Amino acid sequence: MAKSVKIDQQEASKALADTIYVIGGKWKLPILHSICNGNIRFKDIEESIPGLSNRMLSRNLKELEENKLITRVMSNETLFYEYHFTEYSKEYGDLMLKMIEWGKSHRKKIIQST
Amino acid sequence: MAKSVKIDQQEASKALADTIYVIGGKWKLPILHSICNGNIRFKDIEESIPGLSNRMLSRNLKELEENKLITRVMSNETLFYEYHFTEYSKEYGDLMLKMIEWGKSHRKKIIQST
DNA sequence: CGGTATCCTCTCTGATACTG
DNA sequence: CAGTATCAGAGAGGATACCG
Repeated sequence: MAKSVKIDQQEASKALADTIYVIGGKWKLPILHSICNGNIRFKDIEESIPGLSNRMLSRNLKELEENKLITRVMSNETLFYEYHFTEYSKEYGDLMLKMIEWGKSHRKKIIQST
Repeated sequence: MAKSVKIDQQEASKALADTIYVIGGKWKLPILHSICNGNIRFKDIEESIPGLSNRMLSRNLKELEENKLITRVMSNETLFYEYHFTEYSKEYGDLMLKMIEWGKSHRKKIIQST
């Protein structure tokens, strides 16, 4: 019994490490949010996130695509590359919204106490 | 109108960058979860997370304390240092649970497709 | 028990420039 | 427009040893 609790704990540790591996880093969450917000083109995403360079955007988009959180397709209509959420990643929209709230309130919390 | 949407977007970007700054890195989420799971002593936390060295644990605990996500107190009863969640961080327990689920299901998703 | 100190490596990130 | 190439700096993370 105590042992299975310990194993559960270690499983959760690994799952959390995976999670942070996939959405970690300075830009992945902002990029996902930008796409979620309607920006589907490279240039648009880049301009929607202050401080983000095209190099980091390129790299992070590639990693997000490898993890199947977004897709990259050439649009037949516009003839531009478009980035979109996958069905898979849409499930986690609310998780992201909570992180946004968390970041906002946390900033206030830390600022007011220093 | 379009402008305020853009500003909202940039605000969210910053909030998400803050969030990932505070809970980012390989070990912060596993550490928080371990404490949440009843481990309150340095040694216990260390042993509950495979691969975590005492050096990284020490550093990350300090940072989490600075961000007011945990407290570190000497217990009068046991005479050991104890780490606890703050009222503040308890609000985000469900956020962490979702990340655990996410990590678990994501691992399955990626493994099956390769 | 609960950490620090030191050293080392490797990845992330940024700045600048260039390309199909 | 949508990136890639190159170089350089900072810091996260790991290994090992030591301390009050």
